[in-house]
Amino acid sequence: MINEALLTQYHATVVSLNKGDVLFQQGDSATSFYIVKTGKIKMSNYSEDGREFVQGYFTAGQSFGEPPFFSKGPYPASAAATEKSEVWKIGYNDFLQLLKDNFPIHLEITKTLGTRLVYKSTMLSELAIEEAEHRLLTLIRHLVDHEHLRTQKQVILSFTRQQLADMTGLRVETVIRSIKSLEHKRQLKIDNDGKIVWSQNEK
Amino acid sequence: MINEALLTQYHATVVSLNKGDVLFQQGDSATSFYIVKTGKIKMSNYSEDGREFVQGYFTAGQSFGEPPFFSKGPYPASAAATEKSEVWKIGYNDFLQLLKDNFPIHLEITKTLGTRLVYKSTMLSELAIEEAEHRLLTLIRHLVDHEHLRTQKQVILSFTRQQLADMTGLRVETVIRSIKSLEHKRQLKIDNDGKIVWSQNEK
DNA sequence: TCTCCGTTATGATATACATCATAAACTCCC
DNA sequence: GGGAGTTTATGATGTATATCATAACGGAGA
Repeated sequence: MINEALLTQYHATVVSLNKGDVLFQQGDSATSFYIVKTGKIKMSNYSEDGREFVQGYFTAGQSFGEPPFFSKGPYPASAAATEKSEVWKIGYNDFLQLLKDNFPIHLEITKTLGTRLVYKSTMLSELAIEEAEHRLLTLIRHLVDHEHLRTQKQVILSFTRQQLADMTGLRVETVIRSIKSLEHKRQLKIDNDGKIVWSQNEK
Repeated sequence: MINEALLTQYHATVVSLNKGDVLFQQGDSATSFYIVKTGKIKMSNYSEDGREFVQGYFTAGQSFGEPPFFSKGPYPASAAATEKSEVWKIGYNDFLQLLKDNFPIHLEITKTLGTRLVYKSTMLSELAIEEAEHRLLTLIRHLVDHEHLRTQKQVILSFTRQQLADMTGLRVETVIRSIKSLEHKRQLKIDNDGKIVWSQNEK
């Protein structure tokens, strides 16, 4: 995460968003780079008949929208706030200068892109050749490792079945049925509130 | 593309591969960074029952295997030569030093990762929410823009239907039928040799 | 020249998941 | 504190694509 003094020094500004506000739309030309200051941003695609696919959720400290920013193309997905949020916004030339002046930050960005590329490649192959339950297990493993502080050896997932559906290209009924089936097979647990519980030993 | 003198200066070595040779396997820890010198490398995933998903093909000048190299994890896919090839191989610390000393190259790498991330995001959303014909059109548009020298306004695709299937998670029969259907709808053409022809005006 | 294998092709059948319908429990908020 | 929307749930039915079978054609190698 880049410190705020540095962001200000390179002319970054803060954009405030209310729940539901759209920051940019798929197809808009990517002229800015964003970092979440507070709140939560959802990046997603929509098919012509309204189906949604969620590329990811971004919270405090995470950057998003970089890929087309660097490659100077249009955004491949839309971004909207899922709750009241603030995001840092910084322009292309300013950001390039920042990177040029700060190798460690540039490297940090490069690593972030690398990590994200690994995730996309993994999910892409899952969607292409694996079936529902396998896809869900892979996604859940990723969420546990990257989105949750993995403090104890039991992690209670904060994602709803609908959100898992939106991130795997499945329908919510299929996720519900698959999660049940995985519980029967003892691949995961479901607690009293219906929340999905992941244990360390589940590989 | 990074010039060869520089690669040598930072202790890069050349690895020779015959057709079919495997450079690394999915799950191997990513300790090196690669750039194709000659030939062609295929990166792909395999499901337990042997289905293949092709993440991409890489030819002279293109780098591959960077994502987990930067994020210090295992390769998310396997790499093999599809023809006699040579690749540059460079270690982690050497490459980091190279990047530190050469901002333009570091920026180049960052841009490459960005471009690739846009492609992965696009295909991911296609596999998640679009049907076969739409997926194929999106893939073909990408291949025409990125893999082919787009000299004239007619581009003859050099990919077979099997290769398109492997890159979209479809079966070859489905690709054959979908391509025919797209031809009927005048979204693309098929020449006398069965090759797929893309015209500039097809948006 | 013959054989083998990859490629394109097409029809018949199977299936995983989507879709549609309905409902109960829970949470939000006006 | 009561209606509205979200979440989990389950059964019945539909469908896009996979799977299986078969075949013609062309190119590569022996």
